[in-house]
Amino acid sequence: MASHIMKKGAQGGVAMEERVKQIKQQLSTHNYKLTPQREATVRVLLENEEDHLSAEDVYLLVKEKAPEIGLATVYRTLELLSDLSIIHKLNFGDGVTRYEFRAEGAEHHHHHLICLNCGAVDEIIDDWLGPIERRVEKEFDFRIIDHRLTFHGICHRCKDQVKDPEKLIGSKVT
Amino acid sequence: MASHIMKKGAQGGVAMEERVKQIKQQLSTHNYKLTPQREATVRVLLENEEDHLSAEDVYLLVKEKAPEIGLATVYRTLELLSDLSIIHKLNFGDGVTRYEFRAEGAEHHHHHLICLNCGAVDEIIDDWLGPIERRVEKEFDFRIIDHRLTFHGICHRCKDQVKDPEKLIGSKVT
DNA sequence: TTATTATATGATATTGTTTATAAATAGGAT
DNA sequence: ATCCTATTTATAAACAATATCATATAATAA
Ligand SMILES: [Zn+2]
Ligand SMILES: [Zn+2]
Ligand SMILES: [Zn+2]
Ligand SMILES: [Zn+2]
Repeated sequence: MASHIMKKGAQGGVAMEERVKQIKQQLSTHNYKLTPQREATVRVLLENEEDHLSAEDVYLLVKEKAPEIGLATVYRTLELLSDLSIIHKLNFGDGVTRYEFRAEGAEHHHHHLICLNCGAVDEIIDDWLGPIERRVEKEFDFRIIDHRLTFHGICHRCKDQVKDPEKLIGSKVT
Repeated sequence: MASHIMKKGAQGGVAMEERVKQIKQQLSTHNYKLTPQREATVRVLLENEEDHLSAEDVYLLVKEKAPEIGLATVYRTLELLSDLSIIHKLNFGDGVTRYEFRAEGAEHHHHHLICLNCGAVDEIIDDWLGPIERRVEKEFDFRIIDHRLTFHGICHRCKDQVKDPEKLIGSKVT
């Protein structure tokens, strides 16, 4: 990493090219090609890695690079990348599926902090569930492959402007 | 509890009536009435407490008691109960919102174990996240109101018939 | 009581997201 | 060139969920 200040998704051209090449390899391994449309989609995802984009978001961004692309192709590409676990699908309860890259080498998904006041989605990169997972595997005889952990509450930016946090708990899908 | 063998949702009439009355009170507190349609819906939810029913599931079950009820009313009732945190909405990645009662007095939601092979949803009633929550609140200055924790893997019933668990990880929405 | 208002319901239409279909296109292999 | 398969585009369809609106029910006032 060139600098600790550098934003996650704003990496320079070299790292970008390397990651595109890596994804091309992953597709190739499963007999899929990195078509121009797929590459444009992948680049949009890489360039906005810190966000959690919906298919529509991706579609609009890809159209800037490749105006002729169809929405269905974006959906298919996201599904393909998802099948290969290059990205994964997330649901934050707002009615649309969102997508994010799987950190390279990460066995498990990271955790999310969702602010019920402003809607911000912050992340916990470290996996803190180790002890709990071992307990689950033992007590429930359940072989864990992945997990999702989300905390709903008030983020540090909103804490002063929220008087009654409990009132925010509502009918969100989670 | 009358017996440790008794199924959670199959409680006798007394407990049922008590819980209906309690929900009536909760609605009343917020100036809502327990109409016949709402009561029929609540009873279906109570009678199937161990399941995670979709709106359509609830609709079909309620129609057996109250054939004249409309789907929209079921949706409206589920939304209302959800707003009051009497039930909450869940998303298990199968495209439909599911609903379950909040255990009386439970501050937090319980955890789910989802089998990637058979789709079974088992539950961890205890809340094991206490230490992690304190760490999140401290390190991220995040006021936690609720959480969702789901483990995806292979349940004890399927463990013998699944050869390569990692292959099951796919493109589910979570 | 009757009139008036607010709330709730049922039937249906509409929305919005996602998937399925069919025809067109692009590369490779023969 | 022809064939073959994968991919794409545009469009239609599926689906859950919500909005609309006329009707019905319940609470309130006169
Ligand atoms: Zn916030
Ligand atoms: Zn994330
Ligand atoms: Zn199973
Ligand atoms: Zn549950």
